Amino acid sequence: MKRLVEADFCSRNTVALARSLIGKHLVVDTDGERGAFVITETEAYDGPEDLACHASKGRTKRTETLFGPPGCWYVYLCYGVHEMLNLVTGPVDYPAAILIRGLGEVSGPGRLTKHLGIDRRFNARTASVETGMWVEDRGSRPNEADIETTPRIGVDYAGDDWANRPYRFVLKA
DNA sequence: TAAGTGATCTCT
DNA sequence: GAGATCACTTAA
Repeated sequence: MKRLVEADFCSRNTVALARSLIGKHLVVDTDGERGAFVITETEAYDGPEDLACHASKGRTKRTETLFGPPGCWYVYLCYGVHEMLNLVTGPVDYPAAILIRGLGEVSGPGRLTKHLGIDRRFNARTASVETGMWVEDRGSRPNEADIETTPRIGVDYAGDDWANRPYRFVLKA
């Protein structure tokens, strides 16, 4: 078992990182209650040129976290209701992140955060034991053939080119 | 299929 | 300050 730290996420190849997160475990330890969940669905948001990535519209107060060091959580509110959980990747000043959309028993990014009790307090925090939420590699690798690759969800506004890119990874049941 | 929801960003 | 936008969910 290995806890993934900053160095594991500093690769510029966000798409490959997103794929490699499938089958790893998200561990939450808040209020003395610990839970570990298999990551089954991720999406890559890669760089300033990715029109689906928040940072493509420039560096702002909200997206500041995306430009920060890798291995941090980026949590933000969407549609006024749902908190989204992302893991920042790439070197400092390179805006990229992986959206965690699904865990073993939870499907849907909004439900996921609600289920785990995650909110914007985690934004810009490092993924570590100290902050109560991190990622672990428990050794078991899913079969490559069981990882499905599809375009991302809900990003039609980004234009055909970016909306159709195969940046989403799902572990088949 | 449509509407609810509120932070954020881009104009004034 | 006002208006548009939005990486979703739920109930019908």
